[in-house]
Amino acid sequence: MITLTDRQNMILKAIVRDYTSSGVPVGSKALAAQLPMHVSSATVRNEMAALEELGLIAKTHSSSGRIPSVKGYRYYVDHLVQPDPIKANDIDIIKSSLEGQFLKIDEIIETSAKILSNLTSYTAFSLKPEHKQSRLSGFRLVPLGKRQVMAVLVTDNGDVESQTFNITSKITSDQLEAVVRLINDQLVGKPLDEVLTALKSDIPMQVAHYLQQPEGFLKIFGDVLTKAAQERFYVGGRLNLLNFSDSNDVDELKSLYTLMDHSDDMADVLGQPTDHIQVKIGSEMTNDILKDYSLITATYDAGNHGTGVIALLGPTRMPYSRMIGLVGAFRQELAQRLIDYYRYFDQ
Amino acid sequence: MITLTDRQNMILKAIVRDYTSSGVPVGSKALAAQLPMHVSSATVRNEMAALEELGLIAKTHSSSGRIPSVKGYRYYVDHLVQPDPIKANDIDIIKSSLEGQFLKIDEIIETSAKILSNLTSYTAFSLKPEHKQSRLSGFRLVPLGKRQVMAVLVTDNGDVESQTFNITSKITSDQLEAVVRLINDQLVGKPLDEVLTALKSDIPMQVAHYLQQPEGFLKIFGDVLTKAAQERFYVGGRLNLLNFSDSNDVDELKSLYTLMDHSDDMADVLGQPTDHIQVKIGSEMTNDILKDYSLITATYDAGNHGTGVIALLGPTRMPYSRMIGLVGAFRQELAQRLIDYYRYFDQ
DNA sequence: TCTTAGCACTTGTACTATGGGAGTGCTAAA
DNA sequence: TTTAGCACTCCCATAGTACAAGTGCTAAGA
Repeated sequence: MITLTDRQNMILKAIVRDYTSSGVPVGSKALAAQLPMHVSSATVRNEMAALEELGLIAKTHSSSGRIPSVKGYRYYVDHLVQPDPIKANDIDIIKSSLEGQFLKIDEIIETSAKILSNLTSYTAFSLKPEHKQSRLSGFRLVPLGKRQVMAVLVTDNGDVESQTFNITSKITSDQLEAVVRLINDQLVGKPLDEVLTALKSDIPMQVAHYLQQPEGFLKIFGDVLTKAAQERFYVGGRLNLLNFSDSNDVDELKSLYTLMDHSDDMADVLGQPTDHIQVKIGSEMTNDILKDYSLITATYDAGNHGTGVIALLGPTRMPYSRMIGLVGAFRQELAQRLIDYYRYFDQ
Repeated sequence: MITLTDRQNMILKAIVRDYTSSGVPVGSKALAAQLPMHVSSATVRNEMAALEELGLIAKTHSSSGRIPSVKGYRYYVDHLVQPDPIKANDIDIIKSSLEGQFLKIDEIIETSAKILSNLTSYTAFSLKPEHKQSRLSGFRLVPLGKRQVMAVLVTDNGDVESQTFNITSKITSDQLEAVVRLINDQLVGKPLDEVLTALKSDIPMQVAHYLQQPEGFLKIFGDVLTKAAQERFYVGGRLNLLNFSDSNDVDELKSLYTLMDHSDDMADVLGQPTDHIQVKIGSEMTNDILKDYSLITATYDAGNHGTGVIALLGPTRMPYSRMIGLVGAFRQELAQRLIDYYRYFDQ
């Protein structure tokens, strides 16, 4: 546990603030000038040497000013940062963007990722509130034409997943209906993961009663099921990455985009949501590609509909106070909006 | 109409070939060495001066080698290029990637964009075969839960468009059924654009018979309808743009990505498909953002299911002979694959 | 008339000084 | 403990230089 003197705290704080806003290493003279008390640059230099000794700041070359290290940012975020109060203007933008008459919850979630990325010029993620376990509440097959059928799966969360497919003539609609009935009788009400395991054990045998070659059908049911079981999230401001990434390495950019499109990997990155606003800095993230980026994650409580997550990906060198303030305010607005949404459509 | 001597043709061809493969302006000496007949560099210089006079090639600075101008590429593509015979290896890749047992035509189309972009390292577009006019062949409302309904629209093309929405309790399912029947009776079989106009004129009045406030319902129907009427296409290798764009201007890249995501604008860019393989070079495209890029467009005939389009976007400085050869071969394979697909699922 | 050797000239690129600015660590005095 | 002073380091922008690649032009040769 690192303990710093008040002055050292002030200096570290000033270095982070300066560096995140200017991008230029901070020197002792400029620093001395902006500290509230009177100190000479030499004194500041001594303090900086101490902070460097502790690994909180670093030099880019032997005679450069200092920049915060990951450890320094961590200390700053844990002990020094004060979230900026959000601008009235920003609150207005959030409120008005969210207030429309959305028909689906996914639209709200998608919009939220967009607003957050617009406000910050970074990349935002939004995950809708979810019970730990959503349950299968219905499975339908809707005939669309001679050969086309749409499979629809509904969860008690209100999630709907659908997929159309072509059937071979070998299956009659009576047979299909029997199978659908079987599934609805046996599986409705069960959590999706149990449904998935059932799909691999008992079900095939029972289905084989009705169908000659149940593989095709089971595959479709399985597809729709896994789609529904996947945690999916919306990404806003993908292209902003081009702005805030100072890497000119195309391959690195490609890896990042690939990462963002893989919901599994991204779920790893977001990690276990906690109650608080959480900041992960550079190499603190498991994924190596993200070493020059930071992620601010916030969960919000949507009443009895579980908790949702919003996250913000930006450069390690980001103005944390502003961003944390913004994410904090945003999370509240979004939670409120969703509670309203559910109240309206629930009962 | 420009007419060149044989030797000038050879020189222009060599310049394009050299420049597209090396990216370096081509000088007279290197050029003289690779021409089939014996000529001195001075002679080549004289010819180059003539070609420059005609606006077919240009210098990057007063004493540099020459690069082709847009006009020069145009002349090359129109008169000189010989499509490369496709490599056996590439044909194998195409065939094996397309041969899987696809359940939906969209999967084939999507895959095709991916393969083409992989083979070329450029960005590929794929548009599925379509009748000029697809017709509404069915409209369904599938109740999913207490308040959720899924609207499904099918065209005679086999396109399926669906959307879920929440209903207010004011509408009873009887009312909805009546409306659905009305739509199916009156509109099925009509081309989508007629359905769209009907939606704005007669229909609202008739629907008002059954529903107190028809706006919500009509909006949903309209939404699903416009989604189905939109020409949609798949894009493969979006990220390749980062490789082949030599622009470091982030805003320009953003504009390009925004363009690709706007199907309307992109339809403009693709333009009217013709029978042939069509090459649009740099400023020949209406869109200013594309001035440093070229687009190879090819239509293919999927029997009586209309014609589809594939397109390839790369740098103006692309190896046209290879790309044209590749697109040509690809188009044939894809057409064949789709004809097979339709044969299997049609009757 | 066409081709070509020769030559002066232009430009981009890579490399090398050069000086100034910003910043540091250290020392010694207050 | 603080601070003025100073030597030192490193980055960066600028200018100069040499060189390679290429050009246009001229004049002689086929």
